[in-house]
Amino acid sequence: MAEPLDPRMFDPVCPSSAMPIQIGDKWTAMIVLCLEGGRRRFNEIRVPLRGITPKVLTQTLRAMERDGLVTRTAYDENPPRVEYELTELGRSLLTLIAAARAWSEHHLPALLEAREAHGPASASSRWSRGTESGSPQGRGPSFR
Amino acid sequence: MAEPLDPRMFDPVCPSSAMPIQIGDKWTAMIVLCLEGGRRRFNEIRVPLRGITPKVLTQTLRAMERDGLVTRTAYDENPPRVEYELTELGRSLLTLIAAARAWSEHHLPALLEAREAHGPASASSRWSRGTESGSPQGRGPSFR
DNA sequence: GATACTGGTTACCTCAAAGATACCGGGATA
DNA sequence: TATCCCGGTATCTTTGAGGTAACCAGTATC
Repeated sequence: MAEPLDPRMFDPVCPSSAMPIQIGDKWTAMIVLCLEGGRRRFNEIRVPLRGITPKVLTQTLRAMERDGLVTRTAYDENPPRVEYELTELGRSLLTLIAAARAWSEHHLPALLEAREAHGPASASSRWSRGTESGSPQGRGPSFR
Repeated sequence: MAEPLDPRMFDPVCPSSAMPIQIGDKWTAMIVLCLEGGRRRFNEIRVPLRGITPKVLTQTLRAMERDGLVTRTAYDENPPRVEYELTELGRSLLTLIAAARAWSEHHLPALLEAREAHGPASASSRWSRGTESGSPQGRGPSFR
């Protein structure tokens, strides 16, 4: 819990960019993984989620709080300090995420291979990035 | 395989409308479930997926075919006949879908309860429908 | 001749999620 | 006085999945 989050925790070049599995909205699963090791502060979570804007992080966390997946604790200090922590319910998503990762590990290569074999030119729709730029947009990095 | 698909296979009022899990795009998981029992024809699949337009079904099936999840077999008959069947890879998604359903069964009530308790008025964003109409739009029916 | 059937295709539109950018309050620190 | 820090807000723009509606080929049937 004390250790800082690895900025490379989610690899933007990771093949699971193409993974056909999504938990919650775009960032939810990654946030759950960020909080797996214990409570984290707002800007702490932003680090591995490179590119997430504060607006989007706020609204995702608010939705997760509303759904009982995380708790938000604001300390009346200065500068302000807010900590987010997984609830039991949020923690229950970890097994599901693990299942998704397991599927990915076993079957994603086959999917990617099929995609490449089927239409090398037209394969640039849907889950893969349209352009060949490595910019962290598109569907964004998924959990690996 | 011979039995027709149940039009009520996917309940539009099903609580998993709010389920935070998605496999592929909006319809992929439901199509996988439609094909679980064997090969099916285009218009056969449309029945339980009430409201899906041929355009969207076509593009979803094409994407699934490209990714090696289904095979498409067109018979040179008249009127035309086309059959879709799960591949081994597509079939491998069934365990993942089962995991998602299991999570739903165990934890979705708690999520819904938290959502209702937290902001009865503001609960109309994200995974729930914006309007209160029962129209089959929004995130659409998920698998139950 | 008109209609139906199957499995689509095409053009157009809508709407919500997400991103870009800028700004804020208020105490601590220089 | 000025700047930094933290945890956000406010506003605008983009984007792309998905929906609506119309049309198609080719045969068969009414």
